[in-house]
Amino acid sequence: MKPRPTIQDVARATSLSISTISLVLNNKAHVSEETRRRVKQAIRTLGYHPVRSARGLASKASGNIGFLLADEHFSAVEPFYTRIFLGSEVEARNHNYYILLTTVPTRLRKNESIPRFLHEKNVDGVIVAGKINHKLIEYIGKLGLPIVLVDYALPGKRYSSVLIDNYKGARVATTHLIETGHSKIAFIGGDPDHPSIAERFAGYKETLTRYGMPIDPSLVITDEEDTRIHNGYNAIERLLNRGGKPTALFAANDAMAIGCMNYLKATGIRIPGDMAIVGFDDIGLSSHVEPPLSTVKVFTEEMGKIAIRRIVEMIREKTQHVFTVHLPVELIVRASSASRVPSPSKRKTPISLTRRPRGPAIAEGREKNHGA
Amino acid sequence: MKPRPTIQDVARATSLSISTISLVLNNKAHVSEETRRRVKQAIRTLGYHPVRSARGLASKASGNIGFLLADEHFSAVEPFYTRIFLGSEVEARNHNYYILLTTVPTRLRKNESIPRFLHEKNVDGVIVAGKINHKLIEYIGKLGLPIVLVDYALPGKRYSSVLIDNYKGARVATTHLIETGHSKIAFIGGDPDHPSIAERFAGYKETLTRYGMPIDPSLVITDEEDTRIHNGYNAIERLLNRGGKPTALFAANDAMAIGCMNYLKATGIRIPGDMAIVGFDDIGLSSHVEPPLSTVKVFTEEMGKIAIRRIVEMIREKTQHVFTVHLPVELIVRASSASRVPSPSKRKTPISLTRRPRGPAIAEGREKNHGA
DNA sequence: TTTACCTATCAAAACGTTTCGAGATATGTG
DNA sequence: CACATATCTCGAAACGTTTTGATAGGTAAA
Repeated sequence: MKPRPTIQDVARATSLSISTISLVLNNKAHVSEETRRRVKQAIRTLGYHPVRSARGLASKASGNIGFLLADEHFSAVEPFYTRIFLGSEVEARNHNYYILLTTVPTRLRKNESIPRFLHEKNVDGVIVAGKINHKLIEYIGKLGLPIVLVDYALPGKRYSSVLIDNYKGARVATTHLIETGHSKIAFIGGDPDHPSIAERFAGYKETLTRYGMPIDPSLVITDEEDTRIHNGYNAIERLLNRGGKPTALFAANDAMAIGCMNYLKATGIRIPGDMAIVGFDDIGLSSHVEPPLSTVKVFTEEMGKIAIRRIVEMIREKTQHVFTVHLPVELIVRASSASRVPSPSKRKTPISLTRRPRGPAIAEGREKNHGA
Repeated sequence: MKPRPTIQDVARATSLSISTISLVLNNKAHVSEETRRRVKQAIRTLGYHPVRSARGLASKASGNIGFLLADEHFSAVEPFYTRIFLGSEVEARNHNYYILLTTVPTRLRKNESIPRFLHEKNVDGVIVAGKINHKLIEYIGKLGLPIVLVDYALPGKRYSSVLIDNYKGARVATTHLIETGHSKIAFIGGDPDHPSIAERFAGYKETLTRYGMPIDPSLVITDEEDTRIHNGYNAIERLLNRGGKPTALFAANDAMAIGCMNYLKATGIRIPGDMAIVGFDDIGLSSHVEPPLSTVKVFTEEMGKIAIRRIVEMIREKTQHVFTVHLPVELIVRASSASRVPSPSKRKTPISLTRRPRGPAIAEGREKNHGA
């Protein structure tokens, strides 16, 4: 079996020097069109492909992007972060990068569990999805690697983030419930330390206030440990047992909303007749539960793509701009929140509340640059 | 900022040669304990980490494993292959490998879409999950890279595979339906080209025959294009419209089973009263639909782990053993198949059919070696 | 005509490891 | 005691690129 061709072989075949081949390979200037053509031709006929390790060693760039994910997120039933990852993977390939995904324990132990690739110079930048130990993020920062956080932000604007417009999503969801005739609207939350959850709660409160409605603490649960299905179940059980009497319910995410539905169905409370429900995220499951769950759709793949575009920019330009992108969201009305009283005269049906994405609006999300 | 230490620095610090440091780094023999200790100490105090690219260039091993997944699988609602990947990722880390995941178009176009890492010598082996174009698999084989297929096998035993024991799973599921009093049991399938689906169908038929029951073509659908939710919906609709009158239904996977449930609920057919249902896979969704779906559980993470162990073996030993592993499965009885008639005297409840995994039984799956 | 500055190419020096063969010392054998 | 063998260590040669600085030739400006 013939050994694979090296850049040497291409040089010989074209009677050019190695350097020139390299210039063509990297699309650098100062190469005549004629030469470029000849080199490309030779590369094709020889079936030459540069070896990644060699490039990496010489150029001090690995061609990889690290993707960090808390293990509990990845193993959750809902493939929320998985979809973000998927978007990243596709976009990374477009930019000729590969992704090294690794999960990290939510509670970071010794230095032992720090991903190897950070030390081995095996990634050129890192994407961190979801809530991860601050220490670790700062550690990566100190290593001098570009970082982009997805669906998470540290206080102090020191790291770039791709975020969901949680605030607006919560407002749209709450408004929808109010406009379909509800006045006693519960909020079910969890992991109050997570900025996203806090923002959704804030949006809920702000909307009630704007409509002149009180914020009734007996209708609010925000202290569940995390936001998984069983916590939704527990939360609504506690809320009802202590005497809360909501007619509608806004859950911090779909998983909790579905947990709530499970409890309500088990106790004979009808949805949406006795209780209208709106969730957040639009995970795949939501359209397949009974009744289908109204929710605020998050464009997860898009988040992954944007994160990649940003980190590639940071890597290429070696500039450490800190930016924040907020992705727009979209209310999706399904059966779990069908209107309770006839809608007000002007509006035909609550479904008109749906905010259609405006073409490529996704990529336009409001975006800010802070400092340089 | 200080430049990161290289192997040179460690050599200087210990007054040893670079070669000796390398020997320690790779846990090779012929190094005295004393020396080994000193070197490790120096490495720690200097904070030295070998650079991946340099190792790769010198040793001709990238330290990466490629993970190939058909795009349609990865973007499916159910995170079936995602869980396989998760298992792989964890196990790969244990063996000091990283995984480069990439999706490939189900229908492979030009050479264009062949994953770059195959040519760039950037992976030491490849795991292929699910059904992927034969040509591509063979192409990888020709490149001389070790391959392990997961949940897929090519005819001819030329590639190693980690498989689900579909045949047994289907038999257990069908038996469960028969023993709870059903005699008209439908089979809903899709993508008949996929070996897994074919095996499940075979297990279904075999069981009916064993019980002396006819295989009624009017109760069988196997020609849906793939196995996603909406195909289950379409399939059962077709089956019922053309006059099939089953009292129970075995679907080739949970996604299709759930599609069936959606159709049945929409048309007022009660589950399990009018129709008992059993699926296959035990995806996360299954325990959260109403009623919860009986199914045959597949240990997905475990499959990923086994695949990694095998490919690491192949890489290390450079031997090209072809092997096949069949992972055991487990029947999980939930409300969608509660028994229809009182169970036979001896058996208290159909739940006793559940096959508990026997401790670490997972790793014991029947395993065969073919040739060397 | 000189000066200055482009363009296209090249030779050689990195990049940080692993590996190979050899040397030096210690250990065992007849 | 001589010789073979085993253990430990080392110098030097890969590995296949990118990058840097130099050179030769050409063109435009002074």
